[in-house]
Amino acid sequence: MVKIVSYKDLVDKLTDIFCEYGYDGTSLTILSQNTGLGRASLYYHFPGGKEEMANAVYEKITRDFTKLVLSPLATDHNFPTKIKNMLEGINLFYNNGQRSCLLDVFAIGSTKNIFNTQIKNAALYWKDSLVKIIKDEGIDNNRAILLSEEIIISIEGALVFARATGDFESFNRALENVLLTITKNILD
Amino acid sequence: MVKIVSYKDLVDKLTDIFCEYGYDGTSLTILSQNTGLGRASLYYHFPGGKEEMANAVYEKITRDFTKLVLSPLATDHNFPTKIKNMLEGINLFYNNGQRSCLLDVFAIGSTKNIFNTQIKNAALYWKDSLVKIIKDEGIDNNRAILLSEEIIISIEGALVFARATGDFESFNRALENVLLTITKNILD
DNA sequence: GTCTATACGTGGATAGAC
DNA sequence: GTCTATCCACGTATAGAC
Repeated sequence: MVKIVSYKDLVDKLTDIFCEYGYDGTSLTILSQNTGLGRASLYYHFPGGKEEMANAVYEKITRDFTKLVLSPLATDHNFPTKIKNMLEGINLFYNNGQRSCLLDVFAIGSTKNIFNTQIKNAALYWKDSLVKIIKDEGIDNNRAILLSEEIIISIEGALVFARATGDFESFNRALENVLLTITKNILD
Repeated sequence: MVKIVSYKDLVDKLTDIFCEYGYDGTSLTILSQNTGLGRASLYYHFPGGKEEMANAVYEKITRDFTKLVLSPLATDHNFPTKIKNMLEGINLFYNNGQRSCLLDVFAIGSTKNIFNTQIKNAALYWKDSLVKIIKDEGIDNNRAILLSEEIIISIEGALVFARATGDFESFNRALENVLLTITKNILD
């Protein structure tokens, strides 16, 4: 286990814990045991308790997603490079498909109503970013929307499938398939 | 609210509750309030408590999935009919994409280690069923595997996307898109 | 078959010493 | 900044009356 020596390490560890147990399934006992900090120490860092910890984790995830997945789409590179960089970002963000619970954790249970608006906005922003750059390639609006949805759906579905089956190779296959779909539909 | 007058009604109601709150987020108080039965009455029907209730729900879901999604693939109908019936079953099972948490509930938190083998087997069985009937259409093994994965991934991804965005129309679009993909790749 | 009452553990959270 | 000790609310589960 990586020893926790900074606030960043702590949030990283919290992310793993919430990811494994879910928000409601994560107790302060679990948090304490897995971080190596006593309950009171956790409250020193997060006076708001469990909810504040979840918030810190959510914000970290959002920053990572923006940096790794969204920002490549907003660069001045050419279209194929943007897509390639986004897919590499996806692979990093989801750790080759092995870290698929990042959103599920906050989309289910007590946290559902707290985060669903933010999750919705993130998903729609991702979609709009794709629509925009696909239209720039000369594709009409309706087809751009369908293609953008197809890309996101394939990625999210691949995560679900990989986790369900334990076959994480399928995640890489699916990402390659996404690239192929884009190539066939846009660059040809 | 539908009044509970039978064991089946009770399991249906439990399904809704677990779906809304997640397994760990569902307390006996919530179960009691939402079913209209006292705690002790719930224990009368399910001596094993919450875990036994979750088991009953899981078994119900498995039966429904088998009946609606898997069994159409094992009929003597022609290929397009099998696929069409499966997609209709998907629509019923997931209530037009609005009931997307059925598996997530058991794939996260305390129930994860209890059900993950069964979820895995169900996913692989679904995939194998698709591979089989696609190969019967004259597609070679590798392409049949890729196509089968693509079909399942698109469906599961569409559920995630529809829930995240709240745009349930996208689920129907995605199902139509699946049908289109199959048509283009197999029937042409 | 459903209820009220109750037992007992674990949950989240805080006070105060070091 | 971390700990021990402690609080109270809520969790699951059961006993026994109706």
